[in-house]
Amino acid sequence: MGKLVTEMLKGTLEGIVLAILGRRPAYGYEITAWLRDRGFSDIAEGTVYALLVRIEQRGLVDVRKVPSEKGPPRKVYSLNAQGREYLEEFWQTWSFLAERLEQLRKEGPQT
Amino acid sequence: MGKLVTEMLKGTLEGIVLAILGRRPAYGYEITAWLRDRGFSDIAEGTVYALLVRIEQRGLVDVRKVPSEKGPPRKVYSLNAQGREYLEEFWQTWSFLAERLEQLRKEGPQT
DNA sequence: TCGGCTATTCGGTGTTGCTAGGTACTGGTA
DNA sequence: TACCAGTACCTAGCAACACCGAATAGCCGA
Repeated sequence: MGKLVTEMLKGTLEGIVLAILGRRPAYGYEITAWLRDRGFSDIAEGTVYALLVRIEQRGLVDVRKVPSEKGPPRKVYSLNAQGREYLEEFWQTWSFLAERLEQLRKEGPQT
Repeated sequence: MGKLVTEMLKGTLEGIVLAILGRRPAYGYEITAWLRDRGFSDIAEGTVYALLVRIEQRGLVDVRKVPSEKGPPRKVYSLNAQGREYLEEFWQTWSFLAERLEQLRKEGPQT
């Protein structure tokens, strides 16, 4: 989609992935496909994997290896208690930002 | 406000500043104060100035020096045609992201 | 004269997503 | 058998962005 989205994703992609994991456990390849499906057409695979490593190291998710019939074993991530807490914080921060931006847009030129 | 906001601001702060300039011309110090007033309590001054330099170099704004009664001359920035076009793009990108995030939040756990 | 407010600039740092590869397992096909 | 596509994961190096801390400079009141 372009540079604009790329920059905006910094800081939000993490929340997006956590939100996905908040619904049900998932593995990297699956998450990437899901994102592409939803319009994030050019999210790099490497980006998602790197992000997963990060949130794992921060202790926001639990991991377990699950054999696949079609390739190497999958690393299935699931949101733990700490992750849910962090996701809650993320939504609050997002609301803060979204509200202010919506207001700016509403006000428009000359206010 | 913390690291979460900081990361989320990447890519959006630029749009925010452009939106402010879309309403009326302004200078750096003024913009910083405005942002702090609106809840962006810990936006660093240096950040705003660096951003203004960037958007000037990209030709999104026009600049003019205006003497101040209370200090060094102000650099007053105003959005030009190219800047308005870019701002429009920004809003579209923002909408794209905001819609998807809202949907994710609505869906919540288990969907 | 000194401190405080106005106003801008700059160098160095950390985080993040992207690029562009590579590894490895399975199944189908020439 | 050899090869390729699909599945699934990982990594090193890069660019962009916001932050921190400090410096510079002009004005004014105590």
